[in-house]
Amino acid sequence: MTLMEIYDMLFNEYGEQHWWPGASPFEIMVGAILTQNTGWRNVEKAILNIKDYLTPRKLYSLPENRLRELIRPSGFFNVKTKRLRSFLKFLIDTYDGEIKIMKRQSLETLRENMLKVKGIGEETCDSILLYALNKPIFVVDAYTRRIFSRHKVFSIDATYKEIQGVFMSNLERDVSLYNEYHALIVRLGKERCKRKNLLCEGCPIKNFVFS
DNA sequence: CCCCAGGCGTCCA
DNA sequence: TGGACGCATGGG
Repeated sequence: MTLMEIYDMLFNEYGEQHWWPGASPFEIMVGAILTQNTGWRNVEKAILNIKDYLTPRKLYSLPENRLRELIRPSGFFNVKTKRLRSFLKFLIDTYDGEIKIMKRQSLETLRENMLKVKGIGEETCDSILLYALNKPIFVVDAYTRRIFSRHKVFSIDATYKEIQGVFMSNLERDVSLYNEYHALIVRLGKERCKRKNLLCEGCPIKNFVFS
């Protein structure tokens, strides 16, 4: 069983996921920070609250306390206010707040730069690269680790880079494929793996053994 | 009442 | 350098 065959199976089961949900590149970046360990439902409420300020400068111009109240529904609002503002400052200082300028940089340079920003870890960074900037990098999240370690593709305590390497060295370097695959994994996780320490029930890949 | 969510930085061994 | 812990709202 190859990772591509798993993909085909998931796609046949669930179809197109249309990620990232209806959004401009900048909104995707904001959403990537707000969704850290948080349900997307809560993030949507926060994004709705800031819909009139969805440019780096407008959002950064909001007083910190005001921003904090607007993103409150997304949880962890104190840390997320700091993280959001540090990222906005980075966008403004480095790219003059222009996503177009940002997109000119290579994947490697962008990744290196973004990971220096407080509040941008590997998953958030890669989500921004893939979904906002359309760069070919595979996003690894808790579902990816949980589901595929259960199927012995890698150990539960493999590092982020190791897991990412498994996917990227076994799949074509394709933005659309990476986009859809990660979205399908999240869909599978939400649908079938409700509890952290239980095996998925009805998981469509449970009967397969990886080579 | 419980558990969980599309993580991250800090702290401490 | 790696594992525990705090962060917080909202849904099931």
